[in-house]
Amino acid sequence: MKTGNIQRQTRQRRVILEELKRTDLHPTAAEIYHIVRQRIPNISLGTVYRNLELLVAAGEVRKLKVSGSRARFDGDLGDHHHVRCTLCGRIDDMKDLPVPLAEDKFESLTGYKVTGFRLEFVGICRTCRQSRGEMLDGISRRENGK
Amino acid sequence: MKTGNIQRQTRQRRVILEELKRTDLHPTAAEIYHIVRQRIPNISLGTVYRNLELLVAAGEVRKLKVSGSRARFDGDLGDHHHVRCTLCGRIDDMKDLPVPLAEDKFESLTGYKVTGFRLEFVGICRTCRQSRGEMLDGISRRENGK
DNA sequence: CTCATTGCAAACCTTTTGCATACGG
DNA sequence: CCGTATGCAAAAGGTTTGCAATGAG
Repeated sequence: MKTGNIQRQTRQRRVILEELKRTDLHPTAAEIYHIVRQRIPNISLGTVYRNLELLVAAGEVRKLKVSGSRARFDGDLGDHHHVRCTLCGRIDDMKDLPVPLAEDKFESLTGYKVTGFRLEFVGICRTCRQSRGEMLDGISRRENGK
Repeated sequence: MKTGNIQRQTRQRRVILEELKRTDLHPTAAEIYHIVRQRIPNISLGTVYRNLELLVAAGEVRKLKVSGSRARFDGDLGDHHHVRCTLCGRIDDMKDLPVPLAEDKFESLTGYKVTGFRLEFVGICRTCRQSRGEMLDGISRRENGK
């Protein structure tokens, strides 16, 4: 497989995962770097990025690319969605969403003044399903930034 | 207002908008640049970025930041959602979505093998609503990449 | 021992910006 | 004319990668 799988259990990797599980702040890679540095002062940013990528590939954390220019990471694998602030970029969890939800109720429930939502389906398009192969790996990695 | 409004009608701006309205391929800024260069060979990439930002601010086009590392732009302002291919990154339109939609029907309808979806609400969080002001502008611009 | 993983720094890619020039109104 | 908008090129993020050294199994 192209996306290198996790082979060894390193301290760096374990601490990154631990800290990601411990928070619900959906930190960016740089934020995770700063958090982890309190426990492993000489860890490098590149290592954080590499491990985040591996953890995402291994399905242990989720990558939220939906926000601003920086990706955010979520250690909570449970079924939930997110609210994003268009001003400061923070992301909060939306768990157990009552489906037909009035706007004012949403507001009192979450503190958010909701201005809209985004629904995006993800999957594999016809072309990619038909032409699987080496060629696609490169494109995939480029496009998904994995 | 912080986000500079459109003041003049330039050829560059008009052509960018025209080409964006003409396609449903959700092109990236670089792709728009290449398309527009066929009509304005000496247009610069910076101009494309600046105009896209203005057009988004003016509400004439939409910016889709949901995909990979590159933003994509949508000249269709109608109410619709998107399907994204996790392999190649392409985005297709999801118009008139039949709400309770069986997975296999979705597949035959769109060509996509759907692997999931993302629901993200956007709005303004409590903190930002309480503390509006100059300070936030900077954060906002940074976070949203506007 | 071996090879995946790390730290470091340089490279990369997309997007933004400073500045002198051009041009729309 | 005046000031917005452009082209160019350099800078600015954020993320990725090459390489020698390290350390997990």
